[in-house]
Amino acid sequence: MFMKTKNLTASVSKRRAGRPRAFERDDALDIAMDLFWRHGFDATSTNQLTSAMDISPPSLYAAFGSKEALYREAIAQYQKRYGAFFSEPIGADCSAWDAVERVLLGAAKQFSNPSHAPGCMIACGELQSSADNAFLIAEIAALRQDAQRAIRVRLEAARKVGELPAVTDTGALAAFYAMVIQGMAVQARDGASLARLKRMASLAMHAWPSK
Amino acid sequence: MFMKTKNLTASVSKRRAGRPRAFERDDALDIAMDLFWRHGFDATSTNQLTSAMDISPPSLYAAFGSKEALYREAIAQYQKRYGAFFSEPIGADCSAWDAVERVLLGAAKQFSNPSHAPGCMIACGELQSSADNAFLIAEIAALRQDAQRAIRVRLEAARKVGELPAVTDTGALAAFYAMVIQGMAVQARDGASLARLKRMASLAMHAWPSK
DNA sequence: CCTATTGTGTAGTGATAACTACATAATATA
DNA sequence: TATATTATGTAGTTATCACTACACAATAGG
Repeated sequence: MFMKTKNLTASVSKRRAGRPRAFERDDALDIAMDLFWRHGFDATSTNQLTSAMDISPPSLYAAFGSKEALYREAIAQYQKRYGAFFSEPIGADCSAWDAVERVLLGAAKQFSNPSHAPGCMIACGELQSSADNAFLIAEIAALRQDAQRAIRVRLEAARKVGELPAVTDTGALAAFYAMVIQGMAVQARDGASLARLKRMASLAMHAWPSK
Repeated sequence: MFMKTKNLTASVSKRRAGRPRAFERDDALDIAMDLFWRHGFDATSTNQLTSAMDISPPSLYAAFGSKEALYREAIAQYQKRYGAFFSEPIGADCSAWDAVERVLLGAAKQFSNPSHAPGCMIACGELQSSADNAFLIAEIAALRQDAQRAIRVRLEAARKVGELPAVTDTGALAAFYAMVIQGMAVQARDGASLARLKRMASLAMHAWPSK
């Protein structure tokens, strides 16, 4: 007969054999995400991670495998928790102009939200890092490219239906708005206010091609 | 009687007593600048530095004092060698529009120039770093603020002489163009071409207030 | 109860971090 | 030549890095 237990993971998935984990994996991951977001991969030590997560090194390695694997999970957690400001509007059933404006205003709000680390974990992620982490650096750069590509796809669709002039270079325009998001992330990290970031978003919309 | 010697520093400054330095301080500094530019302060080890500079640790410490002091000198070297794309146009005797456009086009050229590291050492500098380097992080952020302030001063002067509408929020406009420079630096680091960056600069000029 | 399985806590591992002690080499000046 | 000064090369220092060996604790299923 199934019985409720104190097992922390019981509520999420079927209980496995063996001693149950003494901490919430997802909570620990949130803490790791916050540290990696603020300080990057290199500058976040396993000591800082285990201290902040309030677990011992063997627990960290048993649960996540390695520092690098933990970083990858933290990035995925970031996308899951904070990726909607981008993915939701860019795929929404609205005009491309509205979609891009919503992305930029969403970025302004999220990058300056004091309830979490400032800026964007991906936009500012691993821009300067050890050559040892070349693979990790390339992965984060690929995520930035993915976002830029998603903008381009949205713009290209808009161009095809006449929302944008037929001659529009959607690749260049997508790169411009990706650049704006990245610049806003740097500004947010330097303490730019919500109002300032919203104004930047508004000014960036002036680059939109006129028909 | 003064005689030419093999002393490397003799040509630059009056020879001091003691054994002469066996390497060109300025060349070594250029090498350190390149490493710090690419990988940041944390991810550049003294081992990498001494190897690349082809000197021993005691020589590095005798010449520069500490890794942190070397980083500061590398930043100063960067400003001296690569700061002109910004400081020259921003102080030039031309319209504010021309000044800002020249800064952005200069950034496009410099950030993508393959003869040195991509992007900007200051725009992308220490965005993610160890909490131990809080002082260093604040210094680089201050340099970004200095640049933004210089733009604002230039725009404010333009507003006063009627080059910009009297109602222009020059602080917000300066933040926008600083953001564009920072975003372009991220794009350059991710491999954006000169043509792409120039197009971004051109699109950013559309945010300029109409009279 | 037993066994298998999985997580935890203690206390480490070797590698590398930034940095330096010390003897010696090379110069300026007396 | 003698002394003071500065740089170099060898070979370290202590601290921290990412990570783990090992004994034991806590669970599932039989």
